[in-house]
Amino acid sequence: MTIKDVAAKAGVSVATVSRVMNASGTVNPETEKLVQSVIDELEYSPNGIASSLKTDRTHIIGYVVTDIRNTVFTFLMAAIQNVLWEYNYSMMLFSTNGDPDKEASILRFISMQKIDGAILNSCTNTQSIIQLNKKIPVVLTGNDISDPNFIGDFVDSDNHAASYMLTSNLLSNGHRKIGIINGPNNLVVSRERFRGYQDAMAVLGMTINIDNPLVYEGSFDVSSGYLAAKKMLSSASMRPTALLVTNNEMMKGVLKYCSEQQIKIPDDLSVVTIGNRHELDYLYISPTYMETNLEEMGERLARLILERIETKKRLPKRIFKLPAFFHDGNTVKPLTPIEANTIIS
Amino acid sequence: MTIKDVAAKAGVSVATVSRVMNASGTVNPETEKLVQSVIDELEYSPNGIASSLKTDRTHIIGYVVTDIRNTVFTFLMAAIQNVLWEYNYSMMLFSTNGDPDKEASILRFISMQKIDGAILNSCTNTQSIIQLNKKIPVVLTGNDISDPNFIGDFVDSDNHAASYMLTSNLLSNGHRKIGIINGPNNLVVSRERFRGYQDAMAVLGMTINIDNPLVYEGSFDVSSGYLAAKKMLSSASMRPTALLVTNNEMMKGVLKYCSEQQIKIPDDLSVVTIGNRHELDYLYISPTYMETNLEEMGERLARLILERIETKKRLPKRIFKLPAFFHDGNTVKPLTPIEANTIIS
DNA sequence: TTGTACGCGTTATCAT
DNA sequence: ATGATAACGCGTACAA
Repeated sequence: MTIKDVAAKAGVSVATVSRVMNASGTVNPETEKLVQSVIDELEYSPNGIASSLKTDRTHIIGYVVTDIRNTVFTFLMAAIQNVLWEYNYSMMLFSTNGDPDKEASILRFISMQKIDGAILNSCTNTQSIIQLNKKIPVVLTGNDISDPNFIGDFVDSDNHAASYMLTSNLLSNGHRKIGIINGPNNLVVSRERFRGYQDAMAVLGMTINIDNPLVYEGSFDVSSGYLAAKKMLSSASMRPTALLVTNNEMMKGVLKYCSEQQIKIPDDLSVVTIGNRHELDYLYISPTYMETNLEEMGERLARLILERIETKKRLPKRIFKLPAFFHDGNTVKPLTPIEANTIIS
Repeated sequence: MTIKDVAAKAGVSVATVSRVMNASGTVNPETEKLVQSVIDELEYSPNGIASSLKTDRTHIIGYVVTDIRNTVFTFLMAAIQNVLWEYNYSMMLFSTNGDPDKEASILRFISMQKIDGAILNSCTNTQSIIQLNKKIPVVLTGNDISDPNFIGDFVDSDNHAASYMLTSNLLSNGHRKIGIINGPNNLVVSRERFRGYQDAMAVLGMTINIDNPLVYEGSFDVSSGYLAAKKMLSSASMRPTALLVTNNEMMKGVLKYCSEQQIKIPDDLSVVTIGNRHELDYLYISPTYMETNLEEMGERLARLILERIETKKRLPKRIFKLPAFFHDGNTVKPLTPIEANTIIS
């Protein structure tokens, strides 16, 4: 069932059928009606592949993440999908599993599949990204690359502000021994969240470097949150009075450990986190957290990539930091002056 | 950078280059080496679109779900992806958001995109599925369709057995007033889970129909679990002593409600569920549950669709019910004979 | 307004 | 072993 069949049956040329299908060029209303009826009758649908070969457009964008099971990615993905669907684009999904080699081959694969554009979430292979970006528009989130050869956009929430604010909140509640359970340091998102924490601590004169025992580098997944908690909380006397856990997933792991070890929140430990409202509002506890608006981020990412695809211009790089919002919960215990003093000493 | 450029630079014909790229036909080792070097030098990568047009193969499979944010789908997706990647296939992802119209247009879209095959998760539009299946191989999960015109496979865990076993467990612990929070009745997965519960209750002479107040039809997501709990548990005197919650997501909603209302598990309420180990083992509580092995299911789905694609035969329909495994937790309180009697009366 | 014909980048058939 | 060439199904410049 091709365009030829339709043309033959309608007694017109393939050009006319094509014009009717794409509403392009001029076509007599009567012939249009005729052609349309044949199209309906034969249930003709054009071959997208052939059309792509001709127009050099697939109407597909690629979304690359490190692990599909991470809810941050899935919520982002859902938001992206909504926009894409609206504009008649569809999504091809790839997961690197955190493997740099796999990431490289995925990016290579994307460039030969003639996908129209790509959204890369937490990709780290700078050279591969630049290589891909030479052929198609690319926007980034989670990790940015500073190489001037990269001409694309970067979108993320204001991670520095988010952890700065949460850390300040803990400090103003009297906490001083504040730990951070963070993501991989090779991602901008992690480094920003660490810096926010670091800067807030510095205000009270505390200098915390990356090798401080209060700092844990996890991998943004549930099990690393669990392991981090195990490491940092096992000794009741040494442990921090508060923890900044920098994403949803690791937060679940921390809560699991606390529950197993009968560590009461907030009585024995205060906890704050950064994440997604839809996840955090359904925990058994109401955490104090900074909300990253994943709907907005996903929508922004999708609109940016579509803009770059449609206006074929190589627009200069743009960077967006979306605001995060404070949610007050009941996971922070204000320390009395005595407690605070004890701990400071 | 096309195959022509490579041919020209290597001083051979496009046919030879094609043979080298695809390791097809015969080619002199020396010319092969030469051609390969030119390919490397020019960093030539073939145009997948053109190749698809010729071979009628895209090496893409479509995965359709109702809501990407549901972890059941994401875990399944991850498993499917692993297999696809191994066989050099990639995945296009679609989300119906539970909208029948959107489902129909997605399935239509898939058939014109010349995707090689489709995995449909909880799709309900029988006619659209059959229509799609006329053109490409299709395998189903979550919801099956009984129409003989559908020639594909169905894979799911043994849902009847899972809820039968959990209900029996509650019964043998003395519970009688057992509620079920279930998914949409238009899905086979929900109906099977309900039947398992129903059959187990029937063993003790209790006939429970779908309109019984002990039965709640939710939508397999967190908020419907929350709402269900709210409805079923609000009156302390009337409420069931135990609940069978038929998936992960709704379980989170139930736990949230219980936590808010200070309903202690298992003291005030026993709870059992069906779901994914990776999720359930990281709750703050250790639930008694039946594990559905999503890795195995996903892998099976992927292999089945690939099999149907590669052996172009229209194999007869096959149905797979994968076993679920019992995990004993601490969310079921054994009722003393007195308590049990009180409740029965 | 409509039709003819070429080309998109491959693969595959058939000669050589 | 290799090369010339015809498809694959569509869009579109150009001609009519």
